[in-house]
Amino acid sequence: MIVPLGKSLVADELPILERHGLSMWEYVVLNALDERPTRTQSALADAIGADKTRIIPVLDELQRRRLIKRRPDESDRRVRLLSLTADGLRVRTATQAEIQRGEEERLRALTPTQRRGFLAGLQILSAAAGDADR
Amino acid sequence: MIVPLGKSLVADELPILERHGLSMWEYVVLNALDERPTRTQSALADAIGADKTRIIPVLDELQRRRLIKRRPDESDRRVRLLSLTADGLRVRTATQAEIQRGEEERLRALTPTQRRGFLAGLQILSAAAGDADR
DNA sequence: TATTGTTATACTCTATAACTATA
DNA sequence: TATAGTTATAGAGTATAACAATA
Repeated sequence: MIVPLGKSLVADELPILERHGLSMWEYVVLNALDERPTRTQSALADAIGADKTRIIPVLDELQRRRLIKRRPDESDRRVRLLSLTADGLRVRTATQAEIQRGEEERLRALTPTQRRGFLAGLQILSAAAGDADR
Repeated sequence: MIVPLGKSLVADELPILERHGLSMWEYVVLNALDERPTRTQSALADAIGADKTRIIPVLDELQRRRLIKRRPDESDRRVRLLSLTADGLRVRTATQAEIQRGEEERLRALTPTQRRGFLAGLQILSAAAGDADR
């Protein structure tokens, strides 16, 4: 049940992302960079469950559009320091707000108790899954 | 959160499926055929959210291994009637039991209330998503 | 020697279009 | 003409291997 539900949620998000000019991976990267500062591209890839080779074109594009900054670390010139720009934060916030409105819409089908249980359960299972995958 | 959780669950299931000699699509087909008899391959593909072209090699393989029966409908010889064999039902039941044990394991991280809410919410949202995708 | 980032390549999965046989 | 099933092909997404720069 979970996988098809995920697909359905993604299908809802795609038009929203497109309106904001973002691909799914670009949106995931903006979210990850906003939540916790990430020092290396490998760590970022790990954090979002992507391959390090796969996010490179994503970072290239985000940098080109000035949504992220990516500069070499002076103390270890192999690593690139990644951070959101003001524009990047703005786009991320606007996009996330719109997506959350859609999610609220879906959650209206649940009673308050179901809703609380569902969200709590989801967070716990999600965190446990993240731990297990390391 | 849902998509990565789904990936993690699938990652758990794959070794189980492999032990029973099933691919993910083969398992999904066996489950669908067990739950409701399906008259046409197109309807089956729709029911499991797959393309009708994609399940053909799956059906070929399941038929070759005598896990399903697939015979032409005499009243409309364009359609193939699909059904589970006794072997197919056996494999499906054994595999599902093992997968559900793994899921029980995960759900142990939840309190009884969270668990009830999570499962109820999941069913409701999943059904709503299935309806919306038609 | 090990690690970060990168590029090129191969592989898998999925979607599209075209064909056949029946209706 | 329309539909069920099939085949072949192209495309997207993903993973693997090899490389340059730096430690």
